[in-house]
Amino acid sequence: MPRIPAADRRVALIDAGLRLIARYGPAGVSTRAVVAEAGMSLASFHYAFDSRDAYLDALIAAVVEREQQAVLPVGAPGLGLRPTIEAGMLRYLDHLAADPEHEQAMLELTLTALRSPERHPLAVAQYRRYAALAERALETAGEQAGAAWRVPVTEAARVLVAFTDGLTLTWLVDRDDAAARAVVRAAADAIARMADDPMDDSRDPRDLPDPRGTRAGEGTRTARADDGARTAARAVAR
Amino acid sequence: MPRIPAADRRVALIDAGLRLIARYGPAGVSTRAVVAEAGMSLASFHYAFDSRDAYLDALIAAVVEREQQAVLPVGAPGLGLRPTIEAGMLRYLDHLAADPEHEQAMLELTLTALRSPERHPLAVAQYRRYAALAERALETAGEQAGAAWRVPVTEAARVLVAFTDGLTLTWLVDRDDAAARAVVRAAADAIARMADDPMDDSRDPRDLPDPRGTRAGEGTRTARADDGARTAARAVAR
DNA sequence: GGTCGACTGGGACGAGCGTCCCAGTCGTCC
DNA sequence: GGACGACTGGGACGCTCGTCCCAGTCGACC
Repeated sequence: MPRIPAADRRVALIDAGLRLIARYGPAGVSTRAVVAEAGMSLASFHYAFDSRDAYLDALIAAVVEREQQAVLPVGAPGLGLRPTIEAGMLRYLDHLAADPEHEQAMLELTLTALRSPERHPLAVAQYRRYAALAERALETAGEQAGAAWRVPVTEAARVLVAFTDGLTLTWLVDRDDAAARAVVRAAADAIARMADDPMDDSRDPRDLPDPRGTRAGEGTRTARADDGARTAARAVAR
Repeated sequence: MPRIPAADRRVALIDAGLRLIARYGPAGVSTRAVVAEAGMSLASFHYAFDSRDAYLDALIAAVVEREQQAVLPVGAPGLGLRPTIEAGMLRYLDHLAADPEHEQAMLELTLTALRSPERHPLAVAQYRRYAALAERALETAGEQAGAAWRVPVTEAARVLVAFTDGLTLTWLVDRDDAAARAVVRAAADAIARMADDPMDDSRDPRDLPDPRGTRAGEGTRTARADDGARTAARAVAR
């Protein structure tokens, strides 16, 4: 009923779409569902957007935008490389546990984007962005730990993204926090071993992999290395 | 037109559904699409199955079945633990590259299953099965390498499943074989380090992570450690 | 050879989907 | 204050979906 400029409608509609996609997945984002969630009429939708496809593209762009600003790749000085990476991943795990629907939606978005040829490049670009963010995070983490990478950081970053994806998927299925922490330990271990870390206290690796004391809470004070580097969006089914 | 018993119809319909799901994803599995693919009439569908939901459950069960028999967790004696695991994962990578649509469908199936409360347990159960398969594979691999696990094999198996999931997802997005091999190397490294391997030639881990000579083809002669342990199914959208 | 039941095709239903149209209404600017 | 154009609501279109019905037909068994 109030008179709202189309630009404002657009952001309201995208907001509504984001809520729907987290709640019901990509399939739940129909034009009627969106306008109902936003509390407006169907005509307003097609006044603000040319088509549902155009809307979907805008929605994806919005998600990408959001994820971008959620990422602050800062590390805590004074820590070794491995604990820094581990803390960053544990922080991501906290984020995942706090808003699982969102992360699941991101995965679904990616997968469905891969199905449509015109949206596939979008998924690729987004993952490139994840990798770039992870790369920056690993670089600063390496610097702060005084560690030198023995492989291209690009490679390590790609591995980090992959591990984080796997962590996400398996946790979403079984919600097993302890198991997820084991995955984080192993992942951090593997990635840290791609660099020479002078602070590494465990020259013989056989001693370290199971530090049961590690808990997710630690993450808060350290690197947000990967937060969002796996998060975010790509596309949706037709 | 030929007269076919309902039981045979059922397997034909499920066969058709499997083809469709690989081609178009879960959304493409409509009753009409299935009967068209199977070359029969709509009535036959509802004669063979009470409802689409019942059909979906049968479809999932069939996928599970198939994945089960695709798994032969055998190792190649004489190899160290790390190479054995790596070879197994590379073999999975070959499998993935050979039939990407299938693996993508499995992921989509899992994700959509998580959305419906009555199918969520199915996804959990399936992942438990993956983990059990991975566990058996890691156990035999450990025995053959003469290595002793320092963590519960269950834990290592869970990590293997997670890593394989991440490997799958990232490869599906960018199809970057070299990057995927780097992930495999890191993953195999991390998991092998959960055991004491007498055959491990690299006591200082800093020497080994980037053996550029490693190529996917090697996988054929060794353990199928993980093949199928991440593969397979759970459910579909309503 | 007749009967019974498993199986068949085709058409129809109500609901949801994306999209479009159109007559109205309000704010803005000359 | 009049005109123009941005914006509104409601209804309608053609389509696909899952499901159902029903009259018909074939094969197996007594």
